[in-house]
Amino acid sequence: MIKNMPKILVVDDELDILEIIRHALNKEGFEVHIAANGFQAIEQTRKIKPDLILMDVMMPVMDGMEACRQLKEDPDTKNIPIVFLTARSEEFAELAGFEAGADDYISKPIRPRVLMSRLKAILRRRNAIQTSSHETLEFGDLKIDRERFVVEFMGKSLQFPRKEFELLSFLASRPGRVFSRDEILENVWGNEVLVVDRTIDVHVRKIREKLDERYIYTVKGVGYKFEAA
Amino acid sequence: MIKNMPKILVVDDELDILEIIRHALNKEGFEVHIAANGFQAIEQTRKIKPDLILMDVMMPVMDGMEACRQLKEDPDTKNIPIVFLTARSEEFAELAGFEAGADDYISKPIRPRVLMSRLKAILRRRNAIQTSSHETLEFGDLKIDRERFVVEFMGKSLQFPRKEFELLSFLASRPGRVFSRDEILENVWGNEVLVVDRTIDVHVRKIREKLDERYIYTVKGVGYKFEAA
DNA sequence: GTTTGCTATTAACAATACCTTAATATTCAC
DNA sequence: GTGAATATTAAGGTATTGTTAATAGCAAAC
Repeated sequence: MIKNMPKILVVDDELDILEIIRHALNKEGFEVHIAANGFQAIEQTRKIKPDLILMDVMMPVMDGMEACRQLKEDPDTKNIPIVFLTARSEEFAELAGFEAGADDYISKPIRPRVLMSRLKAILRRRNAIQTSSHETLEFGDLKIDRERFVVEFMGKSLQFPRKEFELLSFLASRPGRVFSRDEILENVWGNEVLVVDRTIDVHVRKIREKLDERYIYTVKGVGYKFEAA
Repeated sequence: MIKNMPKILVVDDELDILEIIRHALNKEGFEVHIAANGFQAIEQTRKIKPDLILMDVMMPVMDGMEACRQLKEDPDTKNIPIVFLTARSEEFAELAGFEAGADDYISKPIRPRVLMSRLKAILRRRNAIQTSSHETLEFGDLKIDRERFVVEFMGKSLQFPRKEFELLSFLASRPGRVFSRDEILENVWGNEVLVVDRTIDVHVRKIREKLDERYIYTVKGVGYKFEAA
């Protein structure tokens, strides 16, 4: 493989599940390492410094929760995101997992697409965290404060409804870049959306109204884009 | 003109289920094709090149798992997403499907709304992931910005209609190379669109008008080419 | 618990930019 | 010159987007 693909450590005591996940992740181009319990997981983590750990909660020798706690205590490993695999509706496990410092959890049975998109989302977020998606965007007389969820336009402070804010914020995060409605749905509404894509148009209309018909432009047949000029 | 709706191949040995799904998908505007077993599924896939395959796991002659494996081995079909239909809590089937390269699964009984949202999510992802050739092309005083869908010519920023932009962008992606009208139709319009090839001439005319009669040249009896000089 | 107000979504219709075609003119190669 | 290929123009139909209004959901306030 040419590129430095993300290293993922998969931890599970069931060998067949381990193999299946390993195989699937491999196919997506990840560099996969494995461990069979929490103890091994910690050992491996110290050794190979994975970019992400995907770990079953229930395991012999040392369960995922405990392993997670220990990894989050060590300054060398505390920043490695940990995703838990939990049996269906182990709600308690999920809550306790967050307590222990988990970054996300995925409930079994595992759905390939969901697994991939979660992992990629977390890795992406980590890479982007330096540029901090909470930063304030400024374009002349428009200021999008993603921390306070406030838009300032021509000196006035405007309170945008959530969806409008997220849509504007998303488009403005890549000024000029045209996004198709599909891309917008993916990024603003999230996976498995239950909305018709014309919904976007209505939100766009409302944003335009507030921003004086500026900033958001239609590229017919393609999508929308944000342009400051 | 009929819009190019996504083609979906539905594979199930139970005819009534097949019919129900077919009907539901049709209503959403999908172009639906059917097959009754894994063997037919592979045949059909090669023939019609569906955008997505929705397949039962349990079937006579050749089950879904095996069909999936074979389709994922063929370079021509390996990128077609496959969604499995599984009986409730066939956890093993789900895992095995994962390994066979399935993209998602849906457990019976089927809920139309869930089915739709899953299928659309997968198709959407495919549309969005097409980051193909978003790079900007530059030739002296002409700049084709495929990210912004904007053409800059002699300092001015021009907003091209979609077809014109795609045509220019296509020709400019291989400067100097002459493309026949058939090749152009194939690449810009897509392989199953029925438009008279004189249509290209009209678009060429409009592009030439905007670009001062430069850049696009006729090679009589052959086709068109883009040339920067 | 009910009311109130705001938000998100959808549907229906209107407006328009775009694509395509057909008809006619022009060019080019022989 | 002649015929085939291409250029040009205008007009129609269509797809895409704009816009409004109605509905449903939800949370805060009473």
